Amino acid sequence: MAAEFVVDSHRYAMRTAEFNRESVLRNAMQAFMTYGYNKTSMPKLTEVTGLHPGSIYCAFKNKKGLLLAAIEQYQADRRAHYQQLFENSTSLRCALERFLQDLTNECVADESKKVCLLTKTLNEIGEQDKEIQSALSTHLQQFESLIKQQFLTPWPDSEVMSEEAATNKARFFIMCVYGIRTYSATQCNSAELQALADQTLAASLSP
Amino acid sequence: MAAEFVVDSHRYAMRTAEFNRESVLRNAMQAFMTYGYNKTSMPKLTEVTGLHPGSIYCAFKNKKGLLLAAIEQYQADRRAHYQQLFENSTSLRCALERFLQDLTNECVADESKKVCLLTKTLNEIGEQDKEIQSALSTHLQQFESLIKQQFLTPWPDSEVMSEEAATNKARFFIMCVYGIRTYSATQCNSAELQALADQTLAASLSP
DNA sequence: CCTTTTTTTGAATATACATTCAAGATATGT
DNA sequence: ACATATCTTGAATGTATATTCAAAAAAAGG
Repeated sequence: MAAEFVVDSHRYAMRTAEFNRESVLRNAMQAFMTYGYNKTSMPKLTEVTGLHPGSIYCAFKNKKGLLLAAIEQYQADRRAHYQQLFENSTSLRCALERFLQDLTNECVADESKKVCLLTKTLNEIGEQDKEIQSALSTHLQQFESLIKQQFLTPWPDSEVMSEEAATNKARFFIMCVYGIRTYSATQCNSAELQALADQTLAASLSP
Repeated sequence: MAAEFVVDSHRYAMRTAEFNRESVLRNAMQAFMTYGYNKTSMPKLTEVTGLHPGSIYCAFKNKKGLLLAAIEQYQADRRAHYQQLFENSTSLRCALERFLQDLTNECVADESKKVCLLTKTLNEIGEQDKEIQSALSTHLQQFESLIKQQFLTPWPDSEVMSEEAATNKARFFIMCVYGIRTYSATQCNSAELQALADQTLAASLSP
């Protein structure tokens, strides 16, 4: 954040912000996931981020700006998480299995882990704010692309797949992921979620 | 709502409420589906129901009471809708096809039609209110039962299915329905939704 | 038409909230 | 140590909101 300014041939360096941006955004995102956007009040956000209202408005413009920044951070974190998850996969089945195992683990964990910031926010305020809606749609499509790449990867011992087939299969898979997340909001029985994941895997691998 | 009271051996009849309860609840439910619970303000509710604040508080106790009553009405309406939809089905495939066709039609319709009041409310405030959460979970499980009955129905030309198999298949089917609804919040392309419905049908019918 | 109690009315209340702002604190180059 | 602009602070502001309440209107049997 450091920048320069010059006055009367004197160069001064601007003061840099004190807080850790990533840490602030991760705390804010957790609050948004736990309570939802509307029920995460500014007092709550000052509490969890450790920033005073003025600092939040200085750094992120307003509450919505903080949400958008938290969404970006969420996306970056998730992308890194999945790239690590998919590393050294040996087959399509292996990659999808890892993804689903990770998903069901999250769904039986605490409230902030079992929800997806993107779909939760889309559900709550997507219709009311086109800027947020388009940011969320873009990010969700990136996840779909990530899955599509797994279907298109030329794994040993598997046939190649057409671009269109991969698009369809990735879309269906992501749809199932949305479904499992929603289902876990009503019933978070581990065995039931496992059964749903198994059926999702079978349906996604069948030709 | 008519009741009796007696004073000095004179019998009086209580005044009956003027508004149409079902109509009020359907208007309220549509507002909740369009804007979500938090963003449906009391001024908005007085506008769409035609009732003044005092009347709402007299009839439903408070805003949450109105939501709970709207949820009951939604459930009753939906149950009737699906019973009609399933009438005269000739096969499991036929019944599920009708359900999915109805679903995709709703998903490309206007905002209040494409969402499910139960899942939307669960997503938004389920975690914050155990009474609402349990009402929603109960209702959602009733829908799952409705689908399970279709799997258990002894259709001509189809094998019987175990209770457990029907439970699993109904759960997976409902999970897909949740997924399609969430997916349609990002992309409401009719062809894509149709493709997802087709894959859901195929996965649900495969043994 | 009178009596009684409920429903209806809508202004008033109290609270919660997002946002602003001006004063004070801090970092950095000279 | 000084100068400068930014960051930080947190109380103040204005708005939006759910809820209450007391007065007025209405229903219905006598």
